Amino acid sequence: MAILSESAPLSAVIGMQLLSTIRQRFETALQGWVEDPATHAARVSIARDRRHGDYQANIAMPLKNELGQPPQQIAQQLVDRLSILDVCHPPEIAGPGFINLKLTDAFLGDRLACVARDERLSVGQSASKTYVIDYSAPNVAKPMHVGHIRSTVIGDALARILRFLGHRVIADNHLGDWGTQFGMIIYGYRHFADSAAYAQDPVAELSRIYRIVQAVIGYQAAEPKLSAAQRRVEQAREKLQTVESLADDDPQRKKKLKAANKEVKSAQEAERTLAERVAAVQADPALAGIADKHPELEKRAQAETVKLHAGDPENLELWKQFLPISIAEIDAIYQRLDVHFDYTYGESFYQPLLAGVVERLLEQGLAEESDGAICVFLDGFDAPMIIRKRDGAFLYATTDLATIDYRMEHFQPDAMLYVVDHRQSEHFEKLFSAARKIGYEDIELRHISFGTVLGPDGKPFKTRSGDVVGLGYLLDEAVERAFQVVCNPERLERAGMQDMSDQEKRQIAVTVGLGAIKYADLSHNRTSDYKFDIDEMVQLEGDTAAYIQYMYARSQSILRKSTVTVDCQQLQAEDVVLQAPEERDLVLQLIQFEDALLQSVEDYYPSLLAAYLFGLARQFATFFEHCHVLNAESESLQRSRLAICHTTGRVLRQGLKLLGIDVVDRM
RNA sequence: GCGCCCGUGGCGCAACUGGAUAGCGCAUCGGUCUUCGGAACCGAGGGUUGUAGGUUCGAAUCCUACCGGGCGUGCCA
Repeated sequence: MAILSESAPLSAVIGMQLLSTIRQRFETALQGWVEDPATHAARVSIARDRRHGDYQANIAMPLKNELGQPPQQIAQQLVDRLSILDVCHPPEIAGPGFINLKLTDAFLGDRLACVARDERLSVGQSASKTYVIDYSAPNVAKPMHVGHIRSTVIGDALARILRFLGHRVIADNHLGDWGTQFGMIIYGYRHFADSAAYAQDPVAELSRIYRIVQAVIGYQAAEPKLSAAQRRVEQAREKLQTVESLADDDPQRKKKLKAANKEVKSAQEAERTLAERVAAVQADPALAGIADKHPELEKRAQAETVKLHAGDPENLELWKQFLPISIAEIDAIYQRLDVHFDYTYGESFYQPLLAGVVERLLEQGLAEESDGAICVFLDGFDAPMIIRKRDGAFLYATTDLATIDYRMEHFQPDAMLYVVDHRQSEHFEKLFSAARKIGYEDIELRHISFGTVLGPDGKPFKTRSGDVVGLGYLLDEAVERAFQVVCNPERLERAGMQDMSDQEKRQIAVTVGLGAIKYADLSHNRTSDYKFDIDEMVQLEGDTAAYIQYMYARSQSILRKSTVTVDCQQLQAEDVVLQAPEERDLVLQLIQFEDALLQSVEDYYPSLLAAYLFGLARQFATFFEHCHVLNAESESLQRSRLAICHTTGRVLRQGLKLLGIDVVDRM
């Protein structure tokens, strides 16, 4: 944090971290008086209710026991010790001992001028940790789907924010490029590739092959199980009936009923899945023919994978041929999403290192044999982490350990973030525990987990036919809906934008459509599941990217129409006129931009930045509704409002940029 | 069975990690324009925070039990 000397005007300080500055003042006041000043000073926060001022300090109440005084008295003494009048009005004490702070207009003007003058909006970049962020990580040769959105977009946003704050960020895409899907494609390619189609569009042909193999394997696995599954449903239903007929006073009745209901539900679910797989192939004569001619396709495909992993030259050759094709397809998606990586070291990259990892752990006595497998036993876990299977093959966990070794050696990171869905939380707990055991103790290892993307029915997002929906298709869809919403002729005419070229409309639709998808994801608390509702996310109303982008466009529209130009680089505190409460509220939010960024990376929640930006956009709407800019009563007021408008636009644009979302000057 | 996560107005989500009268967005209803773009703004209704206890000055948040849901659970990733 920047050092504040008494003599230096605060306006000279870039990256002052407002909240942290206020806390610092409290910490100083608490020094030598209470046990742990820093902890107590941390209880200063932005006021939850604006009637209580701008910031509140809930420090006095918890100190009641330590100091043995009534909280109100403590609050009074704390205020007496506090040196903060250059920032806010004399603090007020309320209720049981809350201390409420209201920033002075002079201070607000000062800070706004600082934000307006600085090309980085007064966000400091003194942070200097090295982060490795592991995100996106799709499986090569399988189509990307909604599930990949979250990791990709959250990881990208974190990388952008951390970088902006000055950290060194290594964005690493840990591709699944060595998995069983290659055996499937290799087998499929040999037996039912259409060579003409492959020559013309290899990407499409490979994904066609993959889908065929997947469907047939699914069918062959499901078909023999179907009748058993049907029986299970019947049995579950019978069981339920039996339980239902139990006497009402049976103490176990409720419990049994619940279990029976659950069983019926899960049996039905399982039966439906199997039936769908069977129907998919039976309904398609071509697929049915393949299923007939290639019995036990899964085993055959697996055999190809084993050959590949064993270094079979032909399969290796095919793998080398297919890999760039699949990666090109994935890259096309990243291109559209404007997501970029520093490294794409897939699983295959670490293959040569795996045997060494296992050997070393055995030598160090950290791993041992159990049931033929090599395991690392960890405190607090029933099941061990298996790093080599009985058949000698390595696992995900092995690769992850090798990856940690590699990253530690080559990047010396202070932190490693894994942006991976919550179902793998136990895997990461084990992995991190093992890493510490190995000796990586000084590094922050974090699983940035996230919830599931659900369809409108509240179940994991699928099409009606049960297929996962391709990501490329979803992006197209979002752009198309955005076009309909934003570029419909009626709306354009009302807004006086009939002159808009097709190219510009297209540009707007892309910006709004992709922004909508990213924002919908980022604005939700990452640990929750969320519903993927494309119609809702492209709306201009509500908590959407389009609303924020729209408010940005409105700010630019005002600036365009102004005949007066204000040079914000020369803006001084005295130039900022805070006449209406709406002006003051907006300025207060503007100077909190840096704090919003810091807060969003504290526990890696991009949703906090999204919430800040939405709040800012709303406040801007309120501002320009109540405070006319171009017809302001005086020129000084107009210049002040233009500067506020200009700065708001910049903060919105920069903030969205850090979420990976673009803006347009009109829409 | 065991482990982890989650239950907040009709719907979707917040609540700065124990603070003040639980906020916001959809949806509903009612207002505001001859001025910067009305897909805007202002306002209203709607809640015993799953249930029952407990901890303390103070609980959506912490503890216990129960109800309901999701996920994981020794050789997939």
